[in-house]
Amino acid sequence: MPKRSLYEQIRHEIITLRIPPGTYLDEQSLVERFGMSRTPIRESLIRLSAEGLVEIRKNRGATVTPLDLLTLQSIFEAGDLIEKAFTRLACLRRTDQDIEHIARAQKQFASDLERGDISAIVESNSRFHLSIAEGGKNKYFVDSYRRILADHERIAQMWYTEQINSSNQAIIETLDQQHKTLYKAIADRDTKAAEYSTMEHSNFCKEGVRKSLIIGESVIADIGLQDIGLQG
Amino acid sequence: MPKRSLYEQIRHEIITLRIPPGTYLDEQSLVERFGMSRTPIRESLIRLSAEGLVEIRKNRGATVTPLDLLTLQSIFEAGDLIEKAFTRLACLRRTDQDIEHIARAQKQFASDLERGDISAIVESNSRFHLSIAEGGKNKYFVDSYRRILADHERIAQMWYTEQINSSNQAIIETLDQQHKTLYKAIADRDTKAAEYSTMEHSNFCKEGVRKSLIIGESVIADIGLQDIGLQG
DNA sequence: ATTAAGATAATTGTATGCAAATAATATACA
DNA sequence: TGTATATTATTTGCATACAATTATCTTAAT
Repeated sequence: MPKRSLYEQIRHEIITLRIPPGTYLDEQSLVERFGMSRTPIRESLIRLSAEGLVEIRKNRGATVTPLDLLTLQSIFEAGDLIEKAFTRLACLRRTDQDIEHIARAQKQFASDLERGDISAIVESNSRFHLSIAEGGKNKYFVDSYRRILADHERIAQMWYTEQINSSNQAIIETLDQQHKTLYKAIADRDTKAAEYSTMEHSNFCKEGVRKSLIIGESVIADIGLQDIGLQG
Repeated sequence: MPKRSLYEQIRHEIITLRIPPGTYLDEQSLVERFGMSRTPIRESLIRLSAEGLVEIRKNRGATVTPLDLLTLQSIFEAGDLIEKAFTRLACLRRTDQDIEHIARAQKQFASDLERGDISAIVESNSRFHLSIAEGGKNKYFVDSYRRILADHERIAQMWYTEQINSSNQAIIETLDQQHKTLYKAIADRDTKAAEYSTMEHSNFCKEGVRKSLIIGESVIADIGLQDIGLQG
């Protein structure tokens, strides 16, 4: 497989929560950790900052962007709207090649679910949804969604960890089924079905996360508790 | 006024089209032009690349992102949806401080229109709409809109140049009036009125740009003609 | 003992030099 | 003359040294 760039390496560590939200990132430590000089480290941090995964304050270093419950609400709020938009566009504009890409991502997701490799699942899930966004042929929706996914992936990392650890096979299969249904609707250019399918998928995920927040403790603990309610 | 960072300087040159779309940016030239060494130049280019204003290809340098008609269509398509979303949220969630910010931006816009300083108009127009987005309290909508504005500003730069040059006072006053109406609706938390107002504003701008594309030549020439129609 | 100011250390911002990759040019061969 | 290859030059990527800023520690005064 292709060698991962320094940017991708650091990003991976953040997404997989090996570098937790809120961590202060001083350049020297990153130099020692990743074995590269400060220049490429700084350049990576700038990219990550533009992506929203780290926050840079002038002359005061960088920290991994914290996750709070307002972030969570915002992710679903913006995600719902933008997904609905590009899903509709994908039905209208997707090429055969787009369908190829979506199909491949869908299969990868299924196989990663099978293997139970959480960071792989998170990655292929993102790729699946992004490949649909790309089918919509509007770069602003793609970029916006990429921005949302950056934060979403960290939440997903926590959530999938819970599901896999508790061997929650029903949920796993539901997710796979929903992806299949969505894929088929877009392949058929069935706008109504696709929109309904994304909404169903999104609601299922929202409900799952909400349950985790209420029942479990890991997610809420890692996110950092704030007294902000999730909207219905 | 506060000294502008190198990033802001380069960004300004791109927005104002002093560095035209498609321009190849080699680091050495930028060093000579801005009087700083390659390191901060490179870091600025990376930020601009993440923002979508320049495109970096590994080992092959950077170019200012071109503008084509598909970009124009995408801007309006995504912009309409996201504006509608955050305008609605702003009505629900804006604080008194948000209203302050919006009011200040609106006044700045009016005064810049009066002065006829195009790059100032473009900047204060962006600030006005962004301050509304911030009232919506969803960082993804803010970031998404910022991304759209980055490209929109270059279009706006061309369009305002035409309007100012042709002394099109009617259009100028309409824009100012629409901003005022929108501001008032948000201050009153009148969701319906605000949504209608953004839609009207957006349609007016769309129509204006479309006319420029048909009648004038400057915009279409600078953008780079492609045979893609604007949707109604 | 607490606080303020100064000195010292640590960290980020910038400049420059070297290595690697790409582009341009020259030369050899068909 | 056209093409392929080798060589040179240019440009980007990375490493390191220095400057400027911020943080920490020491010390003195109240």
